[in-house]
Amino acid sequence: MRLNPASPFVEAVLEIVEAIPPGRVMTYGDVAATLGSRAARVVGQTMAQFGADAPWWRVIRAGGHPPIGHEARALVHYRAEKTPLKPGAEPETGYRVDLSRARWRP
DNA sequence: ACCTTGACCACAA
DNA sequence: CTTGTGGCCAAGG
Repeated sequence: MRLNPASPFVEAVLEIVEAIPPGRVMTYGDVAATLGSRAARVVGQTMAQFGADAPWWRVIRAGGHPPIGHEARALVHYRAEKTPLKPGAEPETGYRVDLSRARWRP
């Protein structure tokens, strides 16, 4: 589906994402909740379509997993800005962000 | 109005 | 770890 780029929801999502500090993250659900919504999926759709110019890697899933299909590119950023990752294997086995330390709330 | 499609979420088995 | 279920919400057919 295609979201309306001028939609206030889309505008608000991008505004919140751009306010996330380096080394910190929010979940899709967190972003929705900040807007008083539970539309985590719509946040995902928003990032997929309009997130290219935003720090999209700072928005992850509730389990600490980076966005599907962008794991490798996200890892580059996490290492660069020292985002806390879950101890253990980070390579092919998959990695996770340590939400307990990296989660950011506005 | 109903159905389907998602960078989703929570919880159970 | 994997499925399955039910919930969420915008957009399009």
